[in-house]
Amino acid sequence: MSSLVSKPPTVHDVARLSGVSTATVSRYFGGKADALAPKTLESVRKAAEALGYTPSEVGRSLRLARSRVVMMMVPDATNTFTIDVAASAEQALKRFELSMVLANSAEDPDQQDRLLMDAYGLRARAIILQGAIDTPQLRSMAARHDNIIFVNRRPPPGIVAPYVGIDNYAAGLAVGRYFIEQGYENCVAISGPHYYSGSSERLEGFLAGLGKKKPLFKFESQFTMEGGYQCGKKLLAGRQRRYAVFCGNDMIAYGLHRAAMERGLDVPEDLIIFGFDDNRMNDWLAPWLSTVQVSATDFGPAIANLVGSPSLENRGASFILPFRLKVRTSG
Amino acid sequence: MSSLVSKPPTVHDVARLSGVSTATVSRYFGGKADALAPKTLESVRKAAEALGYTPSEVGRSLRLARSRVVMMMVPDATNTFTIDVAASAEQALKRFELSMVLANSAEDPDQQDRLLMDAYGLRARAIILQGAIDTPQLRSMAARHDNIIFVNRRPPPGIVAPYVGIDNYAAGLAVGRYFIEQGYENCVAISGPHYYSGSSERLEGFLAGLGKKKPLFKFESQFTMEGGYQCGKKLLAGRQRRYAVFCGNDMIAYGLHRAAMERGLDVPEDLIIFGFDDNRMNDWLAPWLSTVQVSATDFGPAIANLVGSPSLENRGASFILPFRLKVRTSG
DNA sequence: ATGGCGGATGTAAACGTTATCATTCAGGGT
DNA sequence: ACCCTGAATGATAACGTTTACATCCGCCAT
Repeated sequence: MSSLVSKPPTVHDVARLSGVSTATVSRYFGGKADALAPKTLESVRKAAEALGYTPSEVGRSLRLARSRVVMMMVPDATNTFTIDVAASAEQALKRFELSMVLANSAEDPDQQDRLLMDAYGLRARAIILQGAIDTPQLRSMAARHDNIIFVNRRPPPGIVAPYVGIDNYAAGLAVGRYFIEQGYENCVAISGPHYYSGSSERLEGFLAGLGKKKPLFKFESQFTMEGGYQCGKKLLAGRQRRYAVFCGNDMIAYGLHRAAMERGLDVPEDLIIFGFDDNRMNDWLAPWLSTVQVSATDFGPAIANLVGSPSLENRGASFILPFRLKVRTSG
Repeated sequence: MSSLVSKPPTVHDVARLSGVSTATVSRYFGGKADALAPKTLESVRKAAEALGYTPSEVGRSLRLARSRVVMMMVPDATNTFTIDVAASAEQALKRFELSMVLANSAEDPDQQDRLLMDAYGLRARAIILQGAIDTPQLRSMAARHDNIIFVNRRPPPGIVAPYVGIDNYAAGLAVGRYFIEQGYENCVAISGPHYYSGSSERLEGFLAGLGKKKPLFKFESQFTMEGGYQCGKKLLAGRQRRYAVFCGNDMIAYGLHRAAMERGLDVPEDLIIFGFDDNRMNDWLAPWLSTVQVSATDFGPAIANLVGSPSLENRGASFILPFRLKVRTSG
């Protein structure tokens, strides 16, 4: 039960051992080392090394009234893309000596609110929300906290905060036009949940891209494989034609694909599937999936800049990342 | 540049507004609320609500000399399985009111050491290492810190610390026996890196399971899709037989599969592939992959228990999780 | 009436750090 | 000898919490 190890050394221990004051030790570790006399510097270094001292981030945070942790909330930890975005952010934040706490809201409003409170309790330097859900808690948080960053899903109307993501409408539009260009008949859309701004933008863009050619069916699904699977089963149950399906994201596309496999259909001979995000696994496990490619690694630097050097003019700014259509031909 | 929002309220603010002392406010939030008179309790509640007060985790950590963050290190953030284990741990730690910081060592010793220092700086309550690499830093850390937990890769000899994972030898053995049972000829092993204890145990178990029937080839690969792909290309280059391949993990299996696809081979008609871990995606994207199924969700509770209520007798204990062979027949 | 007891609350000292201010000291110009 | 300057360092007061200890008060047994 009792700890087997001694308490970590503090500035005081180092100060005592090296015969200087705590202020000097603090200067050594606080990046003001060049203001120290060479021999003091050396003695502090030796003492710290001997004791295995590293400054306590806790004491430091308290004194400086700002912590070094950033909270990243993902709406779905089972979606590789959101994880890749998180990983990219973590990487980029390292340059600012910030660490990232990853939390999973699982698309649950209550869970999100609980995590927001946690982040506030931790006095997080910033809160990054992939796929935020509009709740009162979120709004009161946004009012009190000036460093909430919305990723992939725009801030709900009324909240001003920076946004990082792609232009979903433009991407949907590009897919719609591509369908027309390829001469696809029997177009179908399986979009994500309508309350997710990105979903509706993607869908509207797609419809606009199709122009006069209206889609045969429009489904709405959760952004999950299971959701895509269910829609797929419905769609393919009485299948008579070769559908061309635009899916709200890759997870939905995987689900649709499974439904197609179970009916013995071939892609793209019997069914055309278009996804969104381009999950990392696609090249390996879904070489049949054409998709809107968004580079997860682009997010990190954009997010980290916003966190690391916040500025007034970025308060309500949007950072629009590039996308491109990635067409995969073979299966 | 300057913050647009006011500083968060503190115990003092709440105390002043509700006309009690800071101690009483602290008692209210510290779980000792039942020792308060009903009317005091109510007035504190109202004041806190009005100010939107939540205790600072930083102040609390400093005072209590223990933080509530746990650091989880993964060797490969692109491996869904490791992420699932992390997600499971995060979920389970929540019961102890602990939050998890996710960090990616990317199998890089220096990166790992840097992250270990970070964790120490944060005075992390525990450090959870999926796939630890044996470095001097790790050893000095283990000596000083009594709450390092090894997951999936055992503590290097000389370090006593708890281990959570499966019995890799037994799992390899089971696969070997299964190969024999099925009458597979032309057995091949593509194992993970030998310096990873789990790899060699899996391989040795597999060889033991095969018994007298020696494998045709043994490859060693990184635990990545790319690694599996390269081995696959070599293996299949001069292919004359129907190989039965045991892969060190699913990532390797995916890579091998891609190599097979590129040569136009069918699984399992032309090539038998057996993986390890059973990534969540398999049911959807790799229905051709038989594998050793390890339930990622089993890890969380085991890990959280170790962190939440550490005990002396667990110091060097092993927590062995179950596995089973998951045979998928169709493609 | 006195003493004791226990419940409710206040006081104040830590926890480890850093910024501000004060101090010391060496050296150079008069 | 004197003062001034600047460089190096020390003393100290915060930052927001929790907790051991002290205090206060009402009540009951003597």
